[in-house]
Amino acid sequence: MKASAVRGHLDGLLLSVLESGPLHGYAVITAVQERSNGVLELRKGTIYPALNKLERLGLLRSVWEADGERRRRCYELTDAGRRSLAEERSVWREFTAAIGSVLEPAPGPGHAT
Amino acid sequence: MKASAVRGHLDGLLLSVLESGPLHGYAVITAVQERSNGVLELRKGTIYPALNKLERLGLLRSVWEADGERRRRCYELTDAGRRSLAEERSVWREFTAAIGSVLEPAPGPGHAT
DNA sequence: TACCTATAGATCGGCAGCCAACCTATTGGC
DNA sequence: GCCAATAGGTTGGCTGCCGATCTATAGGTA
Repeated sequence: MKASAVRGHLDGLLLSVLESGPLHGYAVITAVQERSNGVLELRKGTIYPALNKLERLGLLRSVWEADGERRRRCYELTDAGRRSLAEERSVWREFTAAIGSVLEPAPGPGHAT
Repeated sequence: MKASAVRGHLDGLLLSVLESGPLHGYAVITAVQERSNGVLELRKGTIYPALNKLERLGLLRSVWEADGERRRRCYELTDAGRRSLAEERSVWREFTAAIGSVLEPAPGPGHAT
C-alpha cells in the first residue's frame, strides 16, 4: 500500500514517527514502513516535499547533521508539531469512526429481545 | 467532513449503503449522512459520477422508477457489487490497521512477561 | 583504479479523485 | 406566479501523492 491511500493523513504519519525523537528523511520512510509492518511504503517524492511543508508550517524544525563528509537533514517536532499531532490523532479517530459506521454498521442486536 | 477526506473509500461507502436495498442518488447522500451521524456530507457532484462509474463497472445496476411525473434512478447492488463491497471492507480494515499502528502505536506492554 | 549499489536529499510534471458551480425539471407551499 | 426542496446530471479546477530524474557520498569488489 502506498501513500496515495493515506491522502490527507500523511502529515500525521510523519509527525507521529518523529514523536519519539529526531529522524532524517530516509529514516522516516523506514520508520513508517516498520511501524506499519511493511504495509505503508512512502516514496521519497512524497516525504521530502511533505517534510519541507511541515517545517514551513512550523510543525517541524530541521538541522543538518554532519556524518563525516555526509550530510543528513534531521527533523524534529516543535511544540506546535506536538499539538498538531494530537489534533491529527483526534481527526483520525473521528474519520475512522465515521467511515466505519457507514462501511461496517453494527450488526445490531436490534432484533428485539 | 466532506468526501475529499474519504478519498479512495468512496466506492465502499456507496456500495455499503446500498447493501440493505435499492436507493436513488439523493437518498444515498442522506443515508451516508445519517449512518455517519451527520459527519459525512457527500455532494451531488461527487456521487452521481461515482454511481455511474460503479454501474459501468458492473457493481451496481440502475432502474428508472416513475413516481408520478417524477423520475428517480434507483441503484441496486449486483453480485459483483457484493463481492466488491466485501473486498472494500477488507481493504478498509487493513488500511486503518496500518495507519493506526503508525499514528497511535500501542504503548506496548513490552516490558516482558 | 574504476564501477556498482545503497544511502541520502531534492525537484517537477502528471494524474486521480473529489468538489463547486452550473443547468434542467417536478412538486408543493404561499 | 414564485420560490424552495427534491432529483438528476456535467464540467473545469484544485489538491496531493507518485514516478522519473538529478546530484552526491560510502563501501564493496575486482
